[in-house]
Amino acid sequence: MSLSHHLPPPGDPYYVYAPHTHPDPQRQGVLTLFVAGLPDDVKPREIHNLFSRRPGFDHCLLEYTGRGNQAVAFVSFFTHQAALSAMSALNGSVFDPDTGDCLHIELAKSNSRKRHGGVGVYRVIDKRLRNKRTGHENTGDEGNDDDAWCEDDNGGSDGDGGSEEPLDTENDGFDEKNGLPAEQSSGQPGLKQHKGQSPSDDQADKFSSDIPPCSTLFVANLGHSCTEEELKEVLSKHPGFHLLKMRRRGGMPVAFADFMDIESSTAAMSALQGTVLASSDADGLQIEYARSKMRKS
DNA sequence: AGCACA
Repeated sequence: MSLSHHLPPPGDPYYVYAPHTHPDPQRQGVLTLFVAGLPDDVKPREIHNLFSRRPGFDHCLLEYTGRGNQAVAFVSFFTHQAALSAMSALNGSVFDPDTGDCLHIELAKSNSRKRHGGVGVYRVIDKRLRNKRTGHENTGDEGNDDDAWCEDDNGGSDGDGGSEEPLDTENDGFDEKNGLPAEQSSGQPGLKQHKGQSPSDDQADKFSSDIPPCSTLFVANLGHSCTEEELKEVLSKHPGFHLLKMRRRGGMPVAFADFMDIESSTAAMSALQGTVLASSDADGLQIEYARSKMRKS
C-alpha cells in the first residue's frame, strides 16, 4: 500500500487531494435525491421546509405512490455536491418522532424535471387510488390541496437527455420495521422534534437563504477567542479550500473562507454548519454564502 | 445579527 504517490505537489496550496468521493460513478452528477421513509400523511410543504433550507436547493416533488401507503419525494439541487451534502445531512434522521419513521435518501436515478411554470412552490403527484381499500385514508376530505395540481406533462420533447419523471418503484423495500439501526445517529443534527405543530410551515423557507451561492463563505458565531489558525485547521480539511480571512468589528469575530468553486464551498458549508469549535461560546459555526466573492489574491 | 478585501 503506497499512499505516498498522492502527495500534493510541494508549494501548491490549491491542490485538491481528495477530488470528492463519488461512491457511485453511475450517478455522478445527478442533482436529484430520492427520498423514502415518509409517512403517508406527509405534506408537500414538510418536504419543502426540510430541504429548502439546505444549501443549493432547487425544487422538490412529492409523490404519493399507490403502494405501501408511503410517499416518496424527489428533491433537486443546483449542484451534485449540494445534493450529496443534503443527503448526508438528512439521511437516517427521524422524520416523525412519534412513529420513528426515518428518512431514506439516495441519489435518484435521473434528475427531476424542473417545474417550468415557476408559479407553484412545490409539485405534487397523487397516485393514491381511492377504490383500493386502504383503511388509512386520513387525508380524504380535509380540504387539503395536495392533489391540487397533479402534473403529468410527458410531452417531453426537451432535448436535455430525455429525463422522464422519476418513477421509482423498486425503492420501497423499506418496511416500517426493517432493520433500521435506531442508534445510527452519528452526531447528525437531524430533525427538530416538533410533534404537535409544524414550524410556520409555508414561511419557514424565508429564513433559509436568499443569498445566492458563492465560492466564498461567510462564517459567523465564532467564539471570542477563536483564532485564524483554529478555523483554518478545520476548513483546510475540505476540498477546494483556498484561504481564510478573519475580521473582528468590535463584537464577535467573523471570517471569510474562500474556495475553489461553489461546489466546494457548498459542500464545506453543509459539512461544517453548526460545528462546535474548542473556542466556541454558544452553539456552533454559522455559515452562509458570502455576499461577494473574496478578491483574488 | 454580524459580510471585507479591491
